[in-house]
Amino acid sequence: MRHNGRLHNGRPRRSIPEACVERLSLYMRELTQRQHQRVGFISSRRLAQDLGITDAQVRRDLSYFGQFGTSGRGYEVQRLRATLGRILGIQGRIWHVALAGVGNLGSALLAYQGFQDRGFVFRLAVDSDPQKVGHAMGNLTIEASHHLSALVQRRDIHIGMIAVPTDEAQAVCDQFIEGGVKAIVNFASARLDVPPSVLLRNVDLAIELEAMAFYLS
Amino acid sequence: MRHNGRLHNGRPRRSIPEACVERLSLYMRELTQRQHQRVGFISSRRLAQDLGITDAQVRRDLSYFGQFGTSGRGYEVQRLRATLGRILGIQGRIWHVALAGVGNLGSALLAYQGFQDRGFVFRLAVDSDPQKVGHAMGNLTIEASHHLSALVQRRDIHIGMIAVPTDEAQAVCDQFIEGGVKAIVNFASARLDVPPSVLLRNVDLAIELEAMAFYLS
DNA sequence: CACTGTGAATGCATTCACAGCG
DNA sequence: CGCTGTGAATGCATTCACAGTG
Repeated sequence: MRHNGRLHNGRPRRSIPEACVERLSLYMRELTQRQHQRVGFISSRRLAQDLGITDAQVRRDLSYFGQFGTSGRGYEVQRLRATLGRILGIQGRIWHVALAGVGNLGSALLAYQGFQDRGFVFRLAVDSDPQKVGHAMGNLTIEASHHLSALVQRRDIHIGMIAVPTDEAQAVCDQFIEGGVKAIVNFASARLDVPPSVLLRNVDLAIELEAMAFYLS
Repeated sequence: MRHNGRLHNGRPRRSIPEACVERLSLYMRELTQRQHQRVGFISSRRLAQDLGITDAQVRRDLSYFGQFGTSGRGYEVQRLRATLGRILGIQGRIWHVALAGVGNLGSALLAYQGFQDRGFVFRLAVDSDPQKVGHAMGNLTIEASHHLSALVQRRDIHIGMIAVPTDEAQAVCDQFIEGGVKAIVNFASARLDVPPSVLLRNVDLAIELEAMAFYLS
């Protein structure tokens, strides 16, 4: 990421593999599904099978955070799910998100239900196009990107998402940082400069496709 | 991804690190920019600095594919760019892409200029919503997803992109495979089953955010 | 018995460090 | 010189394999 798409300013935080953290989300999703099916316990083997990884991997991943399993039975679905939610920081926590750039991609991000479900709430959407300013998007009104940093600060934004054209990306990024965001997700295919205290994640669709083309040819 | 977002059915192809392949795209982008600036040669140090990685990494990555540098001078920008383009399979090659699901995200994908620039051309877009069928999107008309596999086959599609709701994803995936696609990029947060001969890449935005929340909290 | 949790072993990826070249 | 290309060393991540437990 990662893709590309991979974490940039990787804080150590007790030497937990980055890949493990990403899998935590997958475990969450699977456990949620199992919980709906009223499954009480699940073994590492079963969980692994559903996710297409090995059972040893599941046990190792979970062991980084403690001992949640019962010998001979597996993991208690409900309890493990709650625990992972807390570990991931999405349990009982609301993250304030700002979006810069309300084009097609930006609109898709605003509309994406998966974010709300996990406690990520858009509190600000800006666009440099005066045509778009004032339009409603969901429960938000698109605002001008003038004084972006002030808006970010006033709305107490934690995470900034950048979905603007490449050449505007760094400027938006700087404003986000000035406004005090702690993390940035960048969808523009620009290399962004951020201080080490700010988490940066790049998501680049073209890189996904190009990597694929390599393996295809 | 890879994010998750990571390659799934990783063919070996001479043991080149997957991470290296993803960086190839970054090198390409940087070289293209340098070429426009009329830069003749560039050193691994310079290239690395621009991309935020080490110079040893750059040299190692390139060395997997051959020896392109000149001692004391660095790499010839134009030649290296052409070579990498060939290696990535995007030089003089057109990839046919189909999109399933023309919601916000699907529309963003269709509109994304970066794909066209790199030789990825949408030749088919389908949606299960009859309201949308018949509407024009760029130079494409949205079609019904009935007989998707036949459409895929007839249009000689290489790569399928899935941007439909989670519960429709596997069905679309099966149709793509039946139609003969060689690779699938999945934007739905569903675990897809594919035969080992088909390349699968998952891009999951929620995972990106959740990983970030972990490091934030 | 069916499972977990984890040292030890393996397998990747990155970085070091330097010989060798233009 | 300044720079590449690459063995050797290090550092991560995954898997093996099994002692230990309810």
